[in-house]
Formats: sequence, C-alpha cells, structure tokens
Amino acid sequence: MAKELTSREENYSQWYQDLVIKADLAENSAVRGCMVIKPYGYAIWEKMQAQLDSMFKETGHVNAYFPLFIPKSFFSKEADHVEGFAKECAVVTHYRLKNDPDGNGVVVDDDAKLEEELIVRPTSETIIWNTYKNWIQSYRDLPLLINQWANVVRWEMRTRLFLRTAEFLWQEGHTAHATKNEAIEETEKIINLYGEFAEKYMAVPVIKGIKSANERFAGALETYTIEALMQDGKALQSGTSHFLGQNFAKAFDVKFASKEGKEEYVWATSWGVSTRLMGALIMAHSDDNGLVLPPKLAPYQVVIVPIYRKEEQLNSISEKVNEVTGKLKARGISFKYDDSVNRKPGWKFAEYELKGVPVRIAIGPRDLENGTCEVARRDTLTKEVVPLEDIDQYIENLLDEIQENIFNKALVYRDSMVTKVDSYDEFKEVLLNKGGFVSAHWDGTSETEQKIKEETKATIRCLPLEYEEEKGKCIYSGEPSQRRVLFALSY
RNA sequence: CGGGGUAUAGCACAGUCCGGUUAGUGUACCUGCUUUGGGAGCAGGGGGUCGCAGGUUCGAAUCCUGCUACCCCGACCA
Repeated sequence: MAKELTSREENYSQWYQDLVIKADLAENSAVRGCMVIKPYGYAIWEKMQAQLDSMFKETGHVNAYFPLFIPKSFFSKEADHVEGFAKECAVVTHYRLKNDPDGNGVVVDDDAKLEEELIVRPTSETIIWNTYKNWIQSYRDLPLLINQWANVVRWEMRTRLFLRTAEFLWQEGHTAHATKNEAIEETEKIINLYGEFAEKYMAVPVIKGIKSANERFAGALETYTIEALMQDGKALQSGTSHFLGQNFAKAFDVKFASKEGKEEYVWATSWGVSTRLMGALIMAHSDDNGLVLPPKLAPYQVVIVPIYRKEEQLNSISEKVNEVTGKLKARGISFKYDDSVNRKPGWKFAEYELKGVPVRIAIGPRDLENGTCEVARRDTLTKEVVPLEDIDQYIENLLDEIQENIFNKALVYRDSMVTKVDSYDEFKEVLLNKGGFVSAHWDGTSETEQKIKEETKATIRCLPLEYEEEKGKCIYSGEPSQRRVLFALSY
C-alpha cells in the first residue's frame, strides 16, 4: 500500500477507498453513491459534532429541525438557487406501492401520484425561509440564529466516498438579521469559527477567503470558504459561509418592522460543514500505516495492550492497567483496554495504527517487574519505556504534543505547496509537476477564470482574506491586477 | 450519456488467449497442539449453481450471442 500513498501518479481514490475500508470507517452500500459509516467512523463524526455544536452554542445559536421533503414550488422562488440545484435533485412523485397485477413483485401505484412533487432537500434554505416568514415580524425577533443537524441528498453524476456522496450528513446554519452589516459580521464570524475548528481540532491548516463569482453558492451575494490542501496536492473546500443579502427574504417575503417603524426585508446568512470533513481529516494526515487521528477527535486517545503468556500474568497486568486507566479517567483522557484473547499483541499494534489511535501503551511481564510501560505514538511511530508513576501526566502532555505536531507537519507541507507564479507557462508547469495552491494575478473576470478552468482544470479556490496589495498582470489576459488569488486542482 | 475495464469461496485473486482429471491460491473461518514485546507455526477440516439466460461441442469458468451489475476516466459538482 505504501507506494500508492506517496505517489501522486497512482490512482488516489483507489488508495483512499482501500484505506477507508480497511480502516473500518465506511464501506460502499448497495445504494449508488451513498455511504455506510461504520461505528468507528461515526464516533469521529460525533466528536466533530459535539465540538462544533458547543462552538455554535457559545456564539448564541440554537438547534432546530426542518422537514426532509420540500415542495417543488419552493425551489422556483429564488432564480439563482433553483438553477444551481435543479440538476441534482431526488424527486418524490408517488406515495404508495402495490403488488404487480402481472406477478412481478411490487410496482409503483400510479393512482398514488402526488399533486405536487416533493424534493428531497439538497439544502434547506427554501423551506426554512418559508417558515421564517411566520416567525419574523419585528426587529425584536432578530437576529434569528438557528442551526440544523441533518442529512441532505444531491444526485451527483459521479460520487466519491466521503468527498461527494449522494447523501451526506451536515450541519446548516440559517440566520436572519436586521442589517446588512450584522449579516456580514455573522458570515465572517462563522468562517472564522470553521477555521478555528479545522486548525485546532482537526489539525488541518486552512486558508480563509472568498469565492469568485463562478464558484459562489447559488443565491448568495458572497461566499466565504476555508480551503485545505490534501497530501496529493489537491485542494478541498472544507466549509462555507454565505452572505445571502436579501435574496431569500425577497423570494419568501420575509419583512420586519424596524425600530423606526419602517417595513424592511431581513438580511440572511447560511453556512455548513459536512461529513466531507472526515475525508479532509483522512487525506490530510494519513500515512502508509493507515489513519493518523488528532487526539482531540480520536474516538479513544489511548489504547492499552497487555502482553502475557499465562492467564495469571494477564490478571496481574489487568490490575496494573486498572490503576492506569483510573488515573487517565480522572484527567478526562479516553482509552480502550484491549485484553481480547483471540488476537496477538503484534496484530493489535498494527490494527490500532491502522485506526489512527494517537497513543498506545503496552504492558508486559517485564514492565511489571520494572514498574514501567511502553508508550508508542502514532504520529512519529516511535516508542519509549516510561515509568508508570505519573503516567497520566505524561500521556496528557504527549497528547497535546501530538496534536500540535500533526498540525505543524500539515502546515509545513501546506506552506511548501503554495507557489507564486507570474506567467501562464509557469502556472501550467506548477499545476502539472508540483500541485498545491498556485498564487497568481487574475484580471477579475469570469471569462478568464472559465478559460483557465477549461485549459487546465484548475479553479480559483479563493481570494484569501489575508493578502498583500500588489500590482501585477493577469497571467492569462495580461490585464492589470491589484492582488494575487489562489488557484488549484480540487476535489 | 460517451470511453475503458471487471464479474470465480466471507474478502483479495489465478485459471479464460489455445475447451479436456475432482476448479485452484492467499486470507478469513472451524478443531487440536505449540506460541504471545510488531499482523504466529504446524497438522487436519468446512465452504463454489465460476454474474444471469441462451447457443456451439462427446465435453464449457474457458468459444459465440444477448442481458445485468459494479468499478475507473470524462461530462456534472451550491
């Protein structure tokens, strides 16, 4: 497997599916383009959910739930929105099956045709704004800061495990504000929150920026994004936050009485991250031995493996382990003690490395005599013998160190993969031979962006929020430009 | 929807070109003994309508025809 992992010439997605399946994260289900997330993989998602949810709550957001089915007519109310999603919707047309009169099993009952078709939500703006209309009358009802944890369906022509599945899990925030500035502030607050989550918890460095008009969300005035870089040099859009202006308020007629007694349309935002983040986590950190999970998102941070010959030995090891786990528990460190008898230690070592468990402790007869244990860390694959006394403190420090090390490693790689170019030839050369982000001048037109995409497959990933003003010439058209933007091949 | 590929044991594959013993290998599974500090060893055992339907032949996993499913590449991807 090693070769495929490190070689960019190899088929990346093949490696990716092998790894994910082997790593017990997911497997393809019988339904085309959908995924089964196995318990270990789902545990990672739950960790992500819990952290994000608490960050949303801290910033004043609350959770709610809206229907899976959206009447077709809702979609036609916002022109850009319907255009963006029309081609990838699952549509419910009937509500009943019946036995086939010709005896060929079960068929759709034509008599049970729906008056109006229902769309399985690809995103919930329309049904939520239809509801908000009734919730908002006065400036006193604002801001409305709601998040929803849900599944959505997008009937993509081609799917890719975790990165673009037909059905995926996500959270979607939908907020309503009295003023334009407040809505923009909210949009920016959330993209910063996403950035903090990616970097501090996923240990994935991201570049925050805004999308070009071509890449903007259907129905938004501005789309903010966090862009991560995978180990094969491709970019991954990992989270987005949209400033929707008054588009949806106007489409769904959501008005409020201002302090001054005037009737005004509300200002809106929407934002989301999905199970795609799990793809980002895997592709940003994994190595030839499998997953590498950051301690803050690992389902268990420590795995303890006993090494023994006879049952009496296991008993005395287990006693020692109980002392250790008691101390770990007191510090809030999660662990798994794998004393199963049907696998040998070597098998367990390899298995937990594949699963990406940050720290492994092995305790055997030798350690019992010396009052020690063997501590192995996943990120560096190094081991050392450590006294059992104060092991909890040692592990706590080690977990912090691992979290930091994983991030720094990814950051060093990412920074090495941002290349400034000043000519189109150079641009194409870097895309072909190096990959990563290419920082270049662009004339600001959709036409140029489109041409570059057609010729190289590279798109503008974002106009970074942090940038230096710099006069230059567009690499494609030669027209003047005030700043560089980031191009990349992407998932 | 276009181009390419695959279908044989739970999983991963060989065998197909050039038809011919009882369809094989790895792994997983079951039994026993020995093992256990990096995916254990030996011995024995169970598991297959060779994707489906036709055809050619004394004889088909293998040749022919039709069908189906899946994978990869492309179009698509707020």
